[in-house]
Amino acid sequence: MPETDHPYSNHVEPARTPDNVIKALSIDNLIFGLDHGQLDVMLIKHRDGISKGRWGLPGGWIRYDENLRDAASRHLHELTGVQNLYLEQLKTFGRLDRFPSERVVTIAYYALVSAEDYSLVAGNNAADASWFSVRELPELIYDHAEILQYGIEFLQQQVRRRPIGFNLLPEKFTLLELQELYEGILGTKLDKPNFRRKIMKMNLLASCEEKQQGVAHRAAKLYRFDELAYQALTEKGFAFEI
Amino acid sequence: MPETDHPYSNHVEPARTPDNVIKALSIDNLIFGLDHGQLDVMLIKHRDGISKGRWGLPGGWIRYDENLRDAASRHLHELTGVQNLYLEQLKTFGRLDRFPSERVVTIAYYALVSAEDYSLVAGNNAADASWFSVRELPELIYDHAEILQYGIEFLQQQVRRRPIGFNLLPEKFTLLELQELYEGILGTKLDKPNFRRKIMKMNLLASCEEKQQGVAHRAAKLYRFDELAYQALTEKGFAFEI
DNA sequence: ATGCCTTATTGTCCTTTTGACCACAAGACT
DNA sequence: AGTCTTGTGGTCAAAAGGACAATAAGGCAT
Repeated sequence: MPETDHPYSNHVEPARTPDNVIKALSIDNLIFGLDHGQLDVMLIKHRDGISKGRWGLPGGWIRYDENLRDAASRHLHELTGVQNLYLEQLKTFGRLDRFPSERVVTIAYYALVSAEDYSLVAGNNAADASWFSVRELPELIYDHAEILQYGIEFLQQQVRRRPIGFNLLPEKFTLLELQELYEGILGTKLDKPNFRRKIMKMNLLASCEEKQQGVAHRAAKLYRFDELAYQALTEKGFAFEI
Repeated sequence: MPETDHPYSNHVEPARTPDNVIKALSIDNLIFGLDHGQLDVMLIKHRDGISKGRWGLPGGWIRYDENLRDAASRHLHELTGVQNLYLEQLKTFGRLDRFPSERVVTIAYYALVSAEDYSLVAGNNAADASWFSVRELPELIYDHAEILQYGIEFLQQQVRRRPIGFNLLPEKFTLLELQELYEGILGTKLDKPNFRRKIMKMNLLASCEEKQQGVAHRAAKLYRFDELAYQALTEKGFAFEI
């Protein structure tokens, strides 16, 4: 491509020669799961290569003709079977020395699932795939510990502002289940009556007109997340906040 | 590199062949400035190439041996002379069709400056460089309008949670100047006494024990941003919120 | 059936925060 | 002195937040 033809030719910099180009662009997925009130993250153990036997985030290369989120979804699907998730871009990591032997820039995506719903099966080339509590992590490859740390903090901020936690519950749930979910992610205790009031005032939950079954105490009402109400409120500049 | 040697070889996907690799990774900077209570953004007009005569965000290629933020800083510096800015990663944009003729993934960074402090000079290969009000923008190249829109919304959220607006003021400033800054960025009117109380309660401002000079009315006290107090509060999990 | 245990749900009270608005203070200028 | 403009402090009512008591519901053992 002649220099004068290139859209960026107005910038003061050396020509983009084959030697001066980053050829490795990857995805790393942070898949968080909540399991009995505990925040987990999915890791895979590498079977081959220089990282053999070590744990890392599930990810892989981005193809030339593939959108970024599609690449993230594809890797997630290939490695866990999970589809149609709330999958958001987290941040791009590109420190010079983050990867040995070559310059690799990686775009991190994150997702939230209910850990109990997914029993993991190691994919084609992984020796193992498993949930880990974010409080008891193995040593991770490259800068994955850094990415994960960033992701956890980001998640804790996001979960207070966007109703993303609802993905982790079955369609019908009780208010206490919702509260325990938040307590798990945030790592704090919340007051039951006050939490209940706060949530209800948002008008985001619709009653299922049903009750819990088979519990050894007073059964709680079941609710579901009201997608439409959420969208309506979002358009009015509504602020979800816990 | 033999496939089995590669750290990512455990993933189920086609080999990373030269044809299946993204070779174009760029930076685009969103440089916001506040000028008399109005939010501006810096744009450059391309002088050559397929975008000749059209406006776009200042950016450029990332070198193989350059950290991402360094690349952003370098372009910013080369194009505007500005250094040592609050420069943060915004998001990575990589839609397949965002760029003609080649797959280009771009990492957007943003910065905030005081527009009055920087009279722009078109760099080496730019036909022009200028501030534009975000309310009266020219047509932009590629997906830069989308990036800019995302950045404005992000900025409006961030400015309420992080004391980044202080960068836009001189070292010593009055509370009204600070308030007008926030009104400019947020596009709203704020109550003067209430704003004052809210800010003061945060203990982030230190009095300069000085007053304005040469104003035709009662002179206001001058304050400065107390960096140390801010860091102390941040470590305690403090929430800045306007 | 009765009492007991556990959790759900509602109620109350007090404190803090928010927002609207008033009033006075301090200069500068006529 | 009077007046204009902006700074600064005060008030007040409504809303939100947080602690905790009280009551309701339902299962279970006796």
